Amino acid sequence: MNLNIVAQHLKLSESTVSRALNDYQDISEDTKALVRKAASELGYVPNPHARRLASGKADNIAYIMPRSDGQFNASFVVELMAGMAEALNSRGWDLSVLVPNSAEEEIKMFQKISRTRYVSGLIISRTFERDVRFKILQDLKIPFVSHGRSMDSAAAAWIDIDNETAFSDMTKHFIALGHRRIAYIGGRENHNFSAQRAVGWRNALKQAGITVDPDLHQKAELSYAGGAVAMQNLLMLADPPTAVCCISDHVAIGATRALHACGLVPGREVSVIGFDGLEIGKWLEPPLSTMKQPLQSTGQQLVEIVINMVQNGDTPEDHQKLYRATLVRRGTDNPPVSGWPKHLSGS
Amino acid sequence: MNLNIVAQHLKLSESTVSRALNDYQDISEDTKALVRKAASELGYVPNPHARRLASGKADNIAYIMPRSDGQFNASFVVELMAGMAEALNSRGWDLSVLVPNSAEEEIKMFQKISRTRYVSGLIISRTFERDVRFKILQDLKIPFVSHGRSMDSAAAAWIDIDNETAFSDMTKHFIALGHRRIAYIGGRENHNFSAQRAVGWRNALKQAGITVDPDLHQKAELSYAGGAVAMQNLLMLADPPTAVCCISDHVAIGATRALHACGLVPGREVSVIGFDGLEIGKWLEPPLSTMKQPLQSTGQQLVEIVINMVQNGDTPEDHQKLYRATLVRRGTDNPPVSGWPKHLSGS
DNA sequence: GTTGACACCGAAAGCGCTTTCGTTCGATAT
DNA sequence: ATATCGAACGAAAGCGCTTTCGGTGTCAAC
Repeated sequence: MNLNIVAQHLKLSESTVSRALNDYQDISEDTKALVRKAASELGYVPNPHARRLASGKADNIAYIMPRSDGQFNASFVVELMAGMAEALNSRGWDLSVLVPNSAEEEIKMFQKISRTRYVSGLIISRTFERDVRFKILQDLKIPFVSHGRSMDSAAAAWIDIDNETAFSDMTKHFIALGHRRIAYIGGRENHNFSAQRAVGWRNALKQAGITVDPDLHQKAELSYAGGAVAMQNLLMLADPPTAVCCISDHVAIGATRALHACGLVPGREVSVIGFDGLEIGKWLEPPLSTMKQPLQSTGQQLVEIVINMVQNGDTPEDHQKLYRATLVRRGTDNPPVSGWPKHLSGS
Repeated sequence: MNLNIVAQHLKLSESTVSRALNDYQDISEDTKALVRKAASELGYVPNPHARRLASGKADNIAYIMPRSDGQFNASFVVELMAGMAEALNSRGWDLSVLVPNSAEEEIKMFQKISRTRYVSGLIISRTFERDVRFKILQDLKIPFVSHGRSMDSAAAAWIDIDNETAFSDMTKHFIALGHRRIAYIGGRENHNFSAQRAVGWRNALKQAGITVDPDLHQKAELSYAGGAVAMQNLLMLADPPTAVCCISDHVAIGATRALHACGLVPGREVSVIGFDGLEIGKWLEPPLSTMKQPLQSTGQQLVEIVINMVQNGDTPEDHQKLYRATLVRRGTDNPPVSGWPKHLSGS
């Protein structure tokens, strides 16, 4: 079942059928209707490979999936991909998944794409503060959008959440509750979001006239274990914090585990707020407070941006969107209690 | 940079270069070496679309990703996909992701694939007890492997865990600890794994001479909330259980939340064991006991099976693998305590 | 010297589609 | 009547590769 058969069946030429199906201007509406009818009756579906070879357009986009190293949030990735696949499918495009094992391999993949153009657009994520990928992709002239900014993303398309404001909000919230010793557990890596979140925390403290204690800035691995270790470090300080801003819900969960291990209750002696708005947080004891980012439609939006760049040649800079995260109070953010830290209390 | 250029550069014909690169027998080793060298120096990468059109082989496989409906375990999916992508990438194949919105849409996708053959193999998951997809895919002659069995999968390739044995083991473990009132929280849907797990639970009870109380078989939504509701139901029974087998870690976490809400401690008044071996379980208070399935390499294996079927025409029935889950005791499985249930105790 | 076998390579047809260009035809203007 | 023009379609050339088939040259065998 190919173009040729449809054409014979209609007693038309292949080219006419092709143009009719692709809605060209020089085909009359009558024949277009005829062709479309016949095509659907015969169950004709164009061969994507032939179409792509002939047109030079790949009509698919690739998503660079972050490696499963515990450094990221799986449900987040799945949500995102579902959104992408849906948006693409409605346009007849495909979603390919690339999982590079290293930064070098990732770049090799880019080069291969640039050579063969077997992918028309790219979606990257997990950006670094300084991220060479932006320049590389621009040089290779591969249309792409990034989920997350970078210092190198000025001329690129991206969608991101306002990390700085989010952590500024989080910190201010703690201050409003009466906390003064407010820690931040961030990432050890030079991921961009990690740096931005630290800035938000620091600025909020400064604005409130609280001096920033470097001991309260913990750099952890972005995992449960990392959060636990960081919290242990904080608890061993001479003057431990009463509130902790965590870079992710995973880290926050690890941190609360460390609190439990010391006989402390999250949200009582030490308040904790995470980030991501993971569903799991609701089901913890006590339920984890968090900041939620609007990600329902992010996947779709990323796809639409890339498609616009591929098809209409949109300028990347015109597609930069910043979303704001919102606080979800669930149980681990409360005013400080008396009797903690112990050595400072009367007991 | 295409075959033609490489050929001119070597003063050879396109066909010779092509066959040299594809390791045909009728090309001398010398010229093969020459061609390979030139190709890599020139940075030649064959155009996948042209190759696929000419050869009629798609050299890619598609994974039907379950919809993000809270009914599945996202980190599991990501692990799986990472494994698939890696195995495929090492062979130069691609991974496409399909996310159908409904069963009907899924079948339409199958039909489209069968028409255009733009995908050479398929991986499906989330199988139902009775699952029409097996017959449909067989009729359409699309090579595929399923992650999970079905009553209709006798002639298909699949990888699965031995759900029945796992839940039998879990139940026996509770019995060995001294429990007699052992509940099972399973799925409401007719997913195959749900039914199998119920059978394992029931058989273990029967073998131990314990009569199966239908009240102790809860059918829940496979989510945190579903687990919570099911546990509430169990606690409201005149004779509540002292141990609960949960179909998934997510359900188990919801169930422990319900226990906390009633002032009970998981693993004290009521023991709980989940299933999946999720990392998160380690970081709960108390840490969640679970059954772990070996999924590290499952993605790779799925891919290898499909590739073997596509390339070598392997018989699907020859690729059926059953894995055994292992118990991971972490903290919520303990002997029953006196004083519970309250109305049966002396207090 | 002719035949056969074998190793190696080139010519050429095609995979199924897109797209440019040219052609036909009726309608309108001259 | 001829020229002009636009609308609607067909012819044909590719896109970059694979693969069949045929051809050349060499060497051993009869």
